[in-house]
Amino acid sequence: MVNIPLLPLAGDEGVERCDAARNRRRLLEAASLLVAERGVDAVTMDAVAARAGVGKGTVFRRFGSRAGLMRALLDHSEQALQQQFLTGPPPLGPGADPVDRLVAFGRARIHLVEVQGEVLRAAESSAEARFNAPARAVSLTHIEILLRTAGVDGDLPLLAQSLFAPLEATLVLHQWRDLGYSLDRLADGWADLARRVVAAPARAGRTVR
Amino acid sequence: MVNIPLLPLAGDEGVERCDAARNRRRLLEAASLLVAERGVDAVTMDAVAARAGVGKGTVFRRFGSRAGLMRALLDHSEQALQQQFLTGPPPLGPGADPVDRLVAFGRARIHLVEVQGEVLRAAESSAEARFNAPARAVSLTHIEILLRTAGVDGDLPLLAQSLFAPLEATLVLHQWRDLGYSLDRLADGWADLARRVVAAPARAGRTVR
DNA sequence: ACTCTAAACGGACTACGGTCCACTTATGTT
DNA sequence: AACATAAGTGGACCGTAGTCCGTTTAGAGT
Repeated sequence: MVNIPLLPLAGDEGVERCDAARNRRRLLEAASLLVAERGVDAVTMDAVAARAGVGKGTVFRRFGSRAGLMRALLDHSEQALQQQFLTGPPPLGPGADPVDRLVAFGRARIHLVEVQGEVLRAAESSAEARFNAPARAVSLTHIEILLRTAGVDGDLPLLAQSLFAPLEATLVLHQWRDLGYSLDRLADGWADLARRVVAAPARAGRTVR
Repeated sequence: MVNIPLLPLAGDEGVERCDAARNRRRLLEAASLLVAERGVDAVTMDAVAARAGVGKGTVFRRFGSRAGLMRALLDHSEQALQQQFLTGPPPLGPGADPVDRLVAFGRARIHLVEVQGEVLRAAESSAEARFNAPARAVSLTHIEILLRTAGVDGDLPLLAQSLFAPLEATLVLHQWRDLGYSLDRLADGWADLARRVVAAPARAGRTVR
């Protein structure tokens, strides 16, 4: 008896065939070994494919693009961070003052570049990959909620984006490596910015044309 | 009588040979025609070279990279904007209240994407080109000075960078095109951010570790 | 076991950015 | 006019991201 197996079954997330899953694991392992051994630049799609013993087409089928592969490589630490600020202990997690949580969030993100810098940068190349990353959406919502909880009013979604912009890995990396700003300085600076935003009253309304 | 022609003569800016200058003009014209006719994506280095009737090597010699070529393409409007906020009439130029100037600056930059969007984005690809653009340095200094004039204290260079980050063309383009935020909304949002920063007292010092 | 089909695969192929270097030319000197 | 030389030139060449499509295979139905 057939139970209409062809229906889309919305949100069904399509289970991956087991050979596909196996190849995904192989590819991620290959990529992460390559990063460890020879740096991010050595992670070419050909190299990863060869190392994993699959064809290049497979790499693209699984990850869509180089940036997608990098994002997958980050997935673990991204999820860990999300866990921390969604359900972990204060000051990152629930329970602490929202402003403290905000500050801790910024600090955590900035310090991520110390260990994941190059991969983060590679994951951000291409506007496509950069703005569609699920991690981005989660972070934006998180910031927005913290702002609201802290009693900030105004155009919160946009404010969240503006606060998130200085945390972009490529920028942080530039400030740290090229400009010589320490990560602590960056974190303090962002904390200052966040506190200013929270402290000041909203200024809604049009500006002079 | 030889007057030591081989000395570096620091800051001498090396005059361009006239055939070189001619080719630069040809290349820029070719590039700008290509943008007009077939969009930014059609501006490949090969296409520009062919259209200008020069070799590809010449394009790279003149502009260094695709991003460099795009930057050169923007040069005119960038300089115009700089003129406006450095020496033009208020509220952009000197004379107005620093906060008003700041707001006007943000608004002007955001509205730049309406006409130059794609080219701006292309000019920002590659961290190298993005952070070394002279236009960036000028803007950062401008913001920093306005903040100082407005009596803001704190880590001003860093604060300037943080305020500049949300103005990045790629981000603005995303918010406008993909997210559907109007440019006016973006400008108002940025103005709000800037005013909050100015209004709030500095919060120097370390945050909790 | 056999069949069927959607999914997965792989690697040749394309297009583009960027490099390299042997060759040409503008320009100032004698 | 002849020369010297730094600057400029062009296009073959390379590596890489991403596409395409003919072939293979997992796994569900019978």
